[in-house]
Amino acid sequence: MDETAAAIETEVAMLLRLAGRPTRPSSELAGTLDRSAYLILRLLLAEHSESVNAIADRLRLDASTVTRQVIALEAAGHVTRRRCADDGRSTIVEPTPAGLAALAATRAARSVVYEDVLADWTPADRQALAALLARLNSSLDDRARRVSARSARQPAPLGTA
Amino acid sequence: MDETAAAIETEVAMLLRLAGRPTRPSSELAGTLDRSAYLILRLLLAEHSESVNAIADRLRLDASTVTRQVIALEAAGHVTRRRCADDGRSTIVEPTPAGLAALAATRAARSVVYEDVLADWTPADRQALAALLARLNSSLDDRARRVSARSARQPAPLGTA
DNA sequence: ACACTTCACTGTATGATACATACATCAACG
DNA sequence: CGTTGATGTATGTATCATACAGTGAAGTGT
Repeated sequence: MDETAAAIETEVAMLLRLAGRPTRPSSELAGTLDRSAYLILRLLLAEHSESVNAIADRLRLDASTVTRQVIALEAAGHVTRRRCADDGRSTIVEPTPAGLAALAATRAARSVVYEDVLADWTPADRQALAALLARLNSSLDDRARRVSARSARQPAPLGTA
Repeated sequence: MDETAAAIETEVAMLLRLAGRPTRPSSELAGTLDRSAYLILRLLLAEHSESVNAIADRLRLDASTVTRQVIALEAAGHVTRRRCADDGRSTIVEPTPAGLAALAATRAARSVVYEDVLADWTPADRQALAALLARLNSSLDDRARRVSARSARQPAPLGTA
């Protein structure tokens, strides 16, 4: 047993608690995008347009979850949805200017919060944290991919209790 | 605007996504405690017994949330609740042996996951991450305390738009 | 053409959480 | 003591985030 891994687990659980509910009505983030909408629009900003499935894969979400979130985003005027011409099954999701504006506003509001939280951190510590968190996310993503690959189809590749 | 603070915000949002839903029925953590139950029992392990309010304060949760979670924990046999003798308003929550056993099992299961996630990390990097996460949590907690103190009662202390 | 796969969507369920409100109980004051 | 206000818990209601199971439509390979 690695003590440190356990400690990290503890800290992540607590972080989930402390960082997790910032989009409450009364909060300073009221009126900004939800985390899920935020992440989806972020992705769309980078990729311009994606199918529901592609988004689900990138964010490690179930496609049904993405479907609903994308429908909500469309209702809010933040994205458009259309049938893909090449493949009539796919739905192509694209951000609207209003969506990108909402994303920018949300990003700014959230950055302000984190500036405040990190006010007494040195630049070096901030950078170290940013780098380690990025790596942790990458490790978590790798593992999620490994796990879902294992459990998909296949009658368990010869020894997967 | 500090780029790094924004980057940390981004990584935390993604971390919430990736680390947030591990207690799903199909997951390897099926059958273990939910995150909220986990955090409450953890606290009770350290403190032996606490009132609902004390728990809420420690975890930065609304008391109503803790009430419900504690009721659920009681139903599961993980804690006992009783009226406080000194103060008839308070409910004292205490872990049961079964609750502590469930905590230990959950802790072990979660540690295994994190050992796997962090498999190719050096001890130094793990320690750095653990330390920085602890500090981040502390900073988030401080801020949450500041913010809630500000918004509690008081007609805004002379300049709090 | 037929079976198979892939994609999105809908139905349903769970967890985590807050806010507003109600109710009980304590503490303090006259 | 009895009223008044504070405090602590509980309940009603609402929201977000999410998954799993099932359905139907649209592509694919033989």
